[in-house]
Amino acid sequence: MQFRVGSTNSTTSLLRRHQSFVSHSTSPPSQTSKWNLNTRQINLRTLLNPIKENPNSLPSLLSYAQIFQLLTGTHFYKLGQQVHALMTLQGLQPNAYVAAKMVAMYASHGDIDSALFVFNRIDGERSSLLYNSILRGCAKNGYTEKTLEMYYDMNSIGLRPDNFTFPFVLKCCAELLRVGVGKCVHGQSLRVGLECDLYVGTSLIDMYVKCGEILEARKLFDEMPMRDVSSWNALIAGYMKNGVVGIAEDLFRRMSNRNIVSWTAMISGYAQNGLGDRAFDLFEEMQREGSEVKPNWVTIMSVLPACAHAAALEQGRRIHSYARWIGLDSNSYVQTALVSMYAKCGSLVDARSCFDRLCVKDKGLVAWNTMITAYASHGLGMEAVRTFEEMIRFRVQPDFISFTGLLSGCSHSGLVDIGLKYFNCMNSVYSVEPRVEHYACVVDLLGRAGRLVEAKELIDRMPMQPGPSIWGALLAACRTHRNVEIGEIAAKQLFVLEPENSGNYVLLSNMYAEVGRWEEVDNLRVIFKDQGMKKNPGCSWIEINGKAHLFHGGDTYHPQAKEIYMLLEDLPKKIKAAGYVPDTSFVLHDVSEEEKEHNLTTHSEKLAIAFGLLNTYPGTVLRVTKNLRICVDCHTATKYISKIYDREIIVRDVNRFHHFKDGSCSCGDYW
DNA sequence: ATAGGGTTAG
Repeated sequence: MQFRVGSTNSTTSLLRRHQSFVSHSTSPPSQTSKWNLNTRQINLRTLLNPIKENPNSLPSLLSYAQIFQLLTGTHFYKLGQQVHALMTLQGLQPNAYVAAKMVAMYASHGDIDSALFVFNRIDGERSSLLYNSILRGCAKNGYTEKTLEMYYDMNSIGLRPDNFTFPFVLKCCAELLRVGVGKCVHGQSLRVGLECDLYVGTSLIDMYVKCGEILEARKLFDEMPMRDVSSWNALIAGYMKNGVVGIAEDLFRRMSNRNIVSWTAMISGYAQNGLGDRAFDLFEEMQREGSEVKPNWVTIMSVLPACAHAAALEQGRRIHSYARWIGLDSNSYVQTALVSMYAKCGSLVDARSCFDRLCVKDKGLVAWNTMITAYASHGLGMEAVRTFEEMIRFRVQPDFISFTGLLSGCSHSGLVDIGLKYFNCMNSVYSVEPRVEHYACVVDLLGRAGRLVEAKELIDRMPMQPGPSIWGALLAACRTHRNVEIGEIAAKQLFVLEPENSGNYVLLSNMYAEVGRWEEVDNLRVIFKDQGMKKNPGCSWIEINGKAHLFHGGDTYHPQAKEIYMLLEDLPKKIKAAGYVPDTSFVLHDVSEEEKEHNLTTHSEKLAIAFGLLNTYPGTVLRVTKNLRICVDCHTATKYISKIYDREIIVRDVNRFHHFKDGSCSCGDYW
């Protein structure tokens, strides 16, 4: 697993924003009225009481239909079953109209089997209404293939699809990424003259957008005789999903009525495209806009990843308290997003407490996966395993993400045997087919443990093509265990698979340099230059009082540069007195030892830590984030710093968290 | 009864 870090530019600008944007001066919104539910219950009682009082009474089919309609979406599933049973006892066969209501009732409880049972044995002809009802049920409950099957069925018996039919079917085409089917359905909607319908048109835009055909969606949008907010929103989200941020922005600025969905589409689009700073800006702007638009749980859930990405813990806390203020923090999706945010911002304690606040029924697959991954990324492999087992006990079916979390957790903690055990039985016991990413985890697992030959053998007998993640894991392991021979094999594959990735050249070059093969180092340097590649610049940032401070390796223009460098120059003496020898094997070029040592003292993570030491009170925890993997030397130095200055230092690198305390690191030097 | 924004992993 990796923390995705965008381009340095976007990271830099992202970090400029750390001001409070949440105003707590407004009062929380009032609770939604319960009136609706009460009238529903009263109506239900007037229908049911006559039956209860006189068991011989024979209610009409119409009143049965009304009962089922009132029961749809309520908690009275059992009652619905009883009424159904009563109907059967009275020898009443539901007609298409009653069946449609029954199907809706069962489907609203996720009971598709019963819905299909009713659907398949009705009295008389089926209606479009009945088909729409079953389509809705199947589509809403993830039975996508079944939905399409039903749609074919409906056409084959000559029933005319209407404005309600198409949205359900198109949603499934989008989910299955079946543009071919979608185009066919598009044709049918034209044939029945529904191209002007707002719902059908918007569903078509959405379908094309999700299948990646943004031009087709645009064409449709431009040709629509009538559009509303939803059509605009669908297109905006479409451009965002396809990474075309500029056009999305343009549309957003041009549209006349924006609603909360429009704002959320923009905010989440920014966050997903690695533009967290703009996500925050817009979130603020939306609040300034006044009472017209109120953020809802989707909005909150969409800003949180931007905090996670920037490791902006204080920002995240502010959004959390804002969510609490407007009464959205109890939403299970928001809570799950909070777990992830806190974990990625380095606070495992807060992550866990949010997780614990979720009640049992709200602890869904995603929440469990998030917690497992959180432990894994903080190097608590055994906790990840325990959480996974707990999830199984709660009868939550794991998916491929559960296993990437579990396996990477084992890998980072050196739990080789446990990891292999899970990998070997994930299909047979848990019915999860291993994917490339799982193989990558196991290559990593074996590789970190120094079992490089076994790792290579695993790659050779993989059932799928090994991709960059596989060879990358092997190369990194070869670097750690100084195996040039296998490292070359991995690197050569990577040069073909991802020629633009400079990191691979740097890694191999370092390996050659270490064993003194300078000729090969020179060769690589030539290739490196010829292809115009640049070393991915390392940068680190530290959050102090909710404000982020960014450093690049060798920065000298910082206002406090002088003090920072003084502290760092002083450091080797202090550390050497404690028996520390700098590890210079991670420097790319062949330079003299002193120069190497100098380069190392100015690595960005050291600058950030020094800055933190200078600008916080003794005892404050330092939280540093780095866009690359932390190097061995900085890792060692940080251990000493934590001891000499008596500080807890938490470093998040691309792969995981390191908690430094009292001279040692939570990773046990195993990463 | 119908459309548009969506948390985990990469």
